[in-house]
Amino acid sequence: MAAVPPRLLLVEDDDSIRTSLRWALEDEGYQVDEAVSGEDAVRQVAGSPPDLMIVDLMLGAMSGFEVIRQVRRTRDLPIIVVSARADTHDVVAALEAGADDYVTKPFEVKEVTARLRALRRRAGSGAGAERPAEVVLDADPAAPLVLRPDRGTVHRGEEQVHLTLTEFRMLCELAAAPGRVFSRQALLERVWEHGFFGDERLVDVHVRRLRTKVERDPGAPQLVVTVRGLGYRLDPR
Amino acid sequence: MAAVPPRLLLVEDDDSIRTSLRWALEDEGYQVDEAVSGEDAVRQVAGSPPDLMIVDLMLGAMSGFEVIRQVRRTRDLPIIVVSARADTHDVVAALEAGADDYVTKPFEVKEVTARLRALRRRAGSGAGAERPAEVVLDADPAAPLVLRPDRGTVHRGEEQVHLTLTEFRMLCELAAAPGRVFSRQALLERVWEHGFFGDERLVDVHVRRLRTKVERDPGAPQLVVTVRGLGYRLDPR
DNA sequence: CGGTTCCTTTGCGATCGCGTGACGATCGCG
DNA sequence: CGCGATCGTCACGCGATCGCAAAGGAACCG
Repeated sequence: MAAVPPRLLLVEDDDSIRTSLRWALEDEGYQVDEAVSGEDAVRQVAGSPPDLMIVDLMLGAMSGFEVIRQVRRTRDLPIIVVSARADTHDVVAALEAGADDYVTKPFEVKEVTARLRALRRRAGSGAGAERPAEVVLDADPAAPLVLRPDRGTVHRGEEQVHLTLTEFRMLCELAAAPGRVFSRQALLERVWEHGFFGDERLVDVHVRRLRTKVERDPGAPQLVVTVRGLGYRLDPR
Repeated sequence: MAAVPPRLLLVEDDDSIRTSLRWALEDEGYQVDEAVSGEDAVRQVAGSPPDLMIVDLMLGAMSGFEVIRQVRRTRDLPIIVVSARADTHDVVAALEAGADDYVTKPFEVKEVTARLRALRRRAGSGAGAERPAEVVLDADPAAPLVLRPDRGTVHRGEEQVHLTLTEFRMLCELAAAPGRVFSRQALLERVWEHGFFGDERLVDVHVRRLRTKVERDPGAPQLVVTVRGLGYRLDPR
């Protein structure tokens, strides 16, 4: 799944359902927090908002509808409702309140996790934070250096910096994990499709060409840094 | 709702269900297109992609699953499945194939429309599906270049610019994400229905033809820009 | 301080990617 | 049937880009 597991808040007062759901969800790679009442849920969301929620409609004092409305006032996270009532009015009301999906009990856990995945796919691809369209490599206030992977461009301030394909790919690769050292071998495998079976020194040449275009002072590289004996590393500023 | 009503493609082979759904959906403000088979649906999506889809799983030759997969290869629009089968395996399979929601027959129309709204809220807030009636590709004050996707026209000032179907589709695709690089492969999949299995260089030829009609100076293209090694990109001005 | 290893820089020929123009096949329409 | 419009394919040519090799430097080590 992700490097850092998504946090899911499970709002359910029935102990046995809560527990079985929790197990399945943890199997799916979620980090599960629990809430046993509406008030509890709202409090937890305010304190440390999760990435997703599963809400039972049948709660004590505060209804599930109210929980959803409260959460929606401040957060846009995916919410799935589970409920014993299959009545259309409840479904409509829950969705109107701001829920994203509605599952009736008894439900199979498999279905809930599948719906969660579908919802995450949809919510994540949109406004979400998946992959930035823009990476700032050098925050020079006068002329920042900006990489836009999906546009195939690099800009120094207003000016577009022209990179060759290899240079561009290499920069993207390095920018994917800023600060981490990439061995020449790793770069050859990742930048050159279908791998490459030649001299590792080739990387050096391209690094150099990249530097002349991207560094403030190519004579003293600060952005694409050499790590002697290991490889190269990107140091954004 | 929106100024221009959202277009919904209803894929359902049962006449009575299709008709009743259509009425309800039109009441909700959707412009409804219909498809009675999987092939029909895929063709319509390729030709003029709708904003949303409702797909019945039980179709003739091509299953609903296959329809979803085909559509998902190129489009990110919200898809709701309706099906007579309530089996969890089907639900999971449909969601895995790329559907966003799954409703079992018999269903209340109210519930479907409520789920549509919830889905649109989620999908619309993100990267977004607004289809502008007009896209200004070149803001030349004397003779602006304007693309009207839903009318199938392009104008340079008062003059209409005549494009072939392929050229027009290609321009629309590029205009759907201005600034983003499209690989030749991506363009072949999106512009040519049923995909295309020939030489990628075909794209070049059509780009060239498009340029002669659309660029101020076809000798030095500024609008449809080549990104060497990657593909093409639209740079509106 | 000298040797060694590793990195930088440079120049050049081979190759690749793209633009261009031309051609034949096909389709729709009068 | 004949015609024009459109499409897919191809070969050519040019410039951009790449891979390589070899000659400097720079950093490390005893």
